[in-house]
Amino acid sequence: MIRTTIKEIAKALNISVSTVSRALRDSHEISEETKIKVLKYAKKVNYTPDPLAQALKAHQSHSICVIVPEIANYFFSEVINGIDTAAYTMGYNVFVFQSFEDYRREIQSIEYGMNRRVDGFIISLSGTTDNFDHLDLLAADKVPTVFFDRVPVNQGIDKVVVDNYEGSYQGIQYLINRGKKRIACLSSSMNLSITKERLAGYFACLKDNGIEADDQLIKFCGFDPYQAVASINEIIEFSKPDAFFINSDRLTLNSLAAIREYSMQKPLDIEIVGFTNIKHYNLLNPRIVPIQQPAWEIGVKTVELLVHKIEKRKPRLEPKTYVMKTRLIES
Amino acid sequence: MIRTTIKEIAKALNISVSTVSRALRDSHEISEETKIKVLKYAKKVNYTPDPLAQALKAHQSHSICVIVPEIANYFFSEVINGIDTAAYTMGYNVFVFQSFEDYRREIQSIEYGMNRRVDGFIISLSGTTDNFDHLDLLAADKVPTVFFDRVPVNQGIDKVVVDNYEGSYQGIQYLINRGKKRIACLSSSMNLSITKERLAGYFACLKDNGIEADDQLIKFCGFDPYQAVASINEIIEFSKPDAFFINSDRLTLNSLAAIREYSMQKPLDIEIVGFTNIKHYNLLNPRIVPIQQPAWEIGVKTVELLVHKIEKRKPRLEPKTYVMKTRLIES
DNA sequence: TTTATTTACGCAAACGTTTACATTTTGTAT
DNA sequence: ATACAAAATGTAAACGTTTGCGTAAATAAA
Repeated sequence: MIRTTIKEIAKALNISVSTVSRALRDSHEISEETKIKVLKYAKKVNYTPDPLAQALKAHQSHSICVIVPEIANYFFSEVINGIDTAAYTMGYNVFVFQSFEDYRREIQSIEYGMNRRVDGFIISLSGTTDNFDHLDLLAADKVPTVFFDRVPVNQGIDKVVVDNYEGSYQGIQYLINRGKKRIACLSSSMNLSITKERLAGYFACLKDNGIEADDQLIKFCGFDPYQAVASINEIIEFSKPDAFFINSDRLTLNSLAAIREYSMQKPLDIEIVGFTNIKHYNLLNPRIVPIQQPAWEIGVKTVELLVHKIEKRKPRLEPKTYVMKTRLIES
Repeated sequence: MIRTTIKEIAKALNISVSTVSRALRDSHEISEETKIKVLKYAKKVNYTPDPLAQALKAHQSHSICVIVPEIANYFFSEVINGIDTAAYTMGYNVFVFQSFEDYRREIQSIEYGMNRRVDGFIISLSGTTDNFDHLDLLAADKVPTVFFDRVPVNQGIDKVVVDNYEGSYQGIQYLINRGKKRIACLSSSMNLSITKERLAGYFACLKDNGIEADDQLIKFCGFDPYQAVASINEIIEFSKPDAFFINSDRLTLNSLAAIREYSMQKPLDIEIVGFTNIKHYNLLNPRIVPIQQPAWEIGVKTVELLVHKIEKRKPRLEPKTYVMKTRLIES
């Protein structure tokens, strides 16, 4: 794989490398004549600048690092799609690292990205991350960073999120409107911002409708499918729910499986609302009313914000939280 | 984000940069004493080598380029997971590009990767790719490349695939064993290797069971959901199928939706077997017997092969096709 | 002691760019 | 013609590494 360099172009045309470089970058101090000559030859030999050399010189690698809990996930894969698409058009390349919901892997990934000299980070926190020191390091080192979905509480950073409170509220209201009164609530890790916000929406909506929250109906399980099964069974057995509200993408699908399993034995009259970005929600049984996030758009937005920060465009924006809307799909 | 360089270490310890460099790489021509001194200081200032400078020097970027039709896909996201994981442990970073089933985007992605100076490519072809000249370019330029899943016919390249023929055969046999005789077959693009192989398995199994294939039962639709709906409806209306065999991941889910839709009107007694890597197949309605690919393992294998080629380890392997097994899951 | 060998390190070039500064060429005003 | 500004190009250093080669000091052999 032999690639042409500026040096070779210079030699071939019998001019200096700096002239070639300037001609290629359309500098005003190069004559039209020379520019044309250089451009023509460069095209002929299919010259493309070496991004490694440019990066070394400019201290800009034009690459960004995305850290997500996992790629093979309905929500995150769609976000990554958006990130990839936007980054591509903005001249950046994307490295994706997976934390696998592991705090230590998350730290490692950040270090790895730093060592790789990426220009910035897009991060969605792992479910086991309950300490934010590693993020402070990013901030202290002035590494451009944008968070999305699962974000740290800190205010001084850029975030792209959905209105989890509102989305959750709508979901509960939907169930209440359908006559449900004993709405069970399943959440994943309490470390996560999304969990807290969604839970808040749940409580608020119950309260606004004069329904008292029942601790028996509220459970936390991690990302382990078996925990979901256990929690579901326990709730059904002992707490007589007439609906489920489920708080996170993977958990939603896992819970569905548990509910399905249970209803094989005893038929259940239960409705389910849950956060999930699975595309084929309408094929699921038991049926579910999904609360979807605009995943692709979230991805695009994070990139726009990040590139803005990296390239220090004016106006220099204050750290800001971008809030998008969820979509509850009654089918 | 200020990073320490070898130069600074050299200055601080009052030795030359070459000595530092060699000490860091544990060269035999540096005294133990000096090595320890350098290593200790390097650790203290948290030195990590700049991969950009190294890449420039060594003509090795330690990054690879993955080109897939799309990321947000049950199969591909899992493959990418495997690729990412394996690449990570082998010291490589991964750029993912999406062709969006578009031949032109595929070419662009290859060019983009080349310009980025990646060390190699892992590619699964787009559904509209019916010309392989761009791949010959890769071969001619001696760019290490491994294909997976949707591979070119060419023999002189490395591929990782599943035994589509066998997987398909098993699926059909399963249906026949269940008493099915009129098995409809839906495929996506005929350009794809997987389509041809799976179709071959279909025909072979019918033949071996003394069932004559019926053209009326065989349809091709692209990746467009509407085409799937149209094809499904047509087949059901006019060709009296008692089962469906569906040939590709996305198509399977789209078809399921169509079948479900139809069966809302008129109940159908139909069984469905299809290639898909959706994790929650057991939650689907209508039910489906999935033929799954070992997606994660495929990803890992492609990386192993690719890195082997990049690093030109001995023995220099001949281009080879790695065939893995599919898994038919009767639930 | 002298000479040869080994050990440990430094010098400088190279990878492919970009860019401040110096230099030459051309054009303009006197 | 001379002086001078403007335009076009060249020189060289720099980004952070790695590495061939040279060399001084330390050690071994004569």
